[in-house]
Amino acid sequence: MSFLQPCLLVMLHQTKAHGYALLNGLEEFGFSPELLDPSLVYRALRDMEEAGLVVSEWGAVSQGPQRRVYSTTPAGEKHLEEWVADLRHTHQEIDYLIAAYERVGSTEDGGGDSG
Amino acid sequence: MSFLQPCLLVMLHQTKAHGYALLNGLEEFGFSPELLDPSLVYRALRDMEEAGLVVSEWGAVSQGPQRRVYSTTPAGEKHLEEWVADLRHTHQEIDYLIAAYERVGSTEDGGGDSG
DNA sequence: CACGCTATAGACTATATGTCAATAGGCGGA
DNA sequence: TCCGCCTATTGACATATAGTCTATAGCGTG
Repeated sequence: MSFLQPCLLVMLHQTKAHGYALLNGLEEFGFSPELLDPSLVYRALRDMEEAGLVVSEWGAVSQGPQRRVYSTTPAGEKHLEEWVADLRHTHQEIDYLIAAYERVGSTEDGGGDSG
Repeated sequence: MSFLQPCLLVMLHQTKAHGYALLNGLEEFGFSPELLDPSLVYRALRDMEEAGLVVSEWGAVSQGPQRRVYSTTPAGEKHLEEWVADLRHTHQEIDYLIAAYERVGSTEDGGGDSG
């Protein structure tokens, strides 16, 4: 899991948007837009729609091709809440893992970087 | 990714051990021993051995079936260092995601724990 | 009208995870 | 002795998640 779905859902939690806009927004979350294939984003959105977390509608045409505009559902908001709780848990597990890595017990290897 | 490999590698970073012992040790890292299938652990160890991160040897028999005892290689230690750095990064991304979730801008939803 | 940008979708492949069964030695109890 | 349980490890199979590549389509530019 690379946080793609939760990131998208958080963005949609803030405001409704279409896939291409979300694609650009993902840069803020640590995804490099050059490495991130657009189809991953679109698929993630479709998967979330299938799961009932978001709904979509065709946006009013302005110029260029039509946009599918997504927004969260109540179920999606609920799910996001749990997702965030889960991520807090993951956050703690990472803390524990890093602490365990640095703990390493012994007198050996006096170093221990502080950075 | 559910941190299985990095957790095992951190444990082996602390001390050499065989699979079954590591299996029990994983509880500390947030894995519930009732839900965690042992074969996942053994497979993770084999995968890491194939990748050159750990090596194994048959432990001296004491009682019961033979134990395959794992320990880290220099390459494994190097890899773990990078893994930890990566997890620090993930740690920050989770921070960002949670912050973005709570930010949500508006006057709406007064709550928001100050966690 | 060919080309590139915005915008979305689908097929196919690869990797990661999860589930289930097999093997095997030693120990306690019927 | 034989059965069932615990320790200990392995392998086959199925499912889930993620990555790559290609197709489609409207619109503006040269």
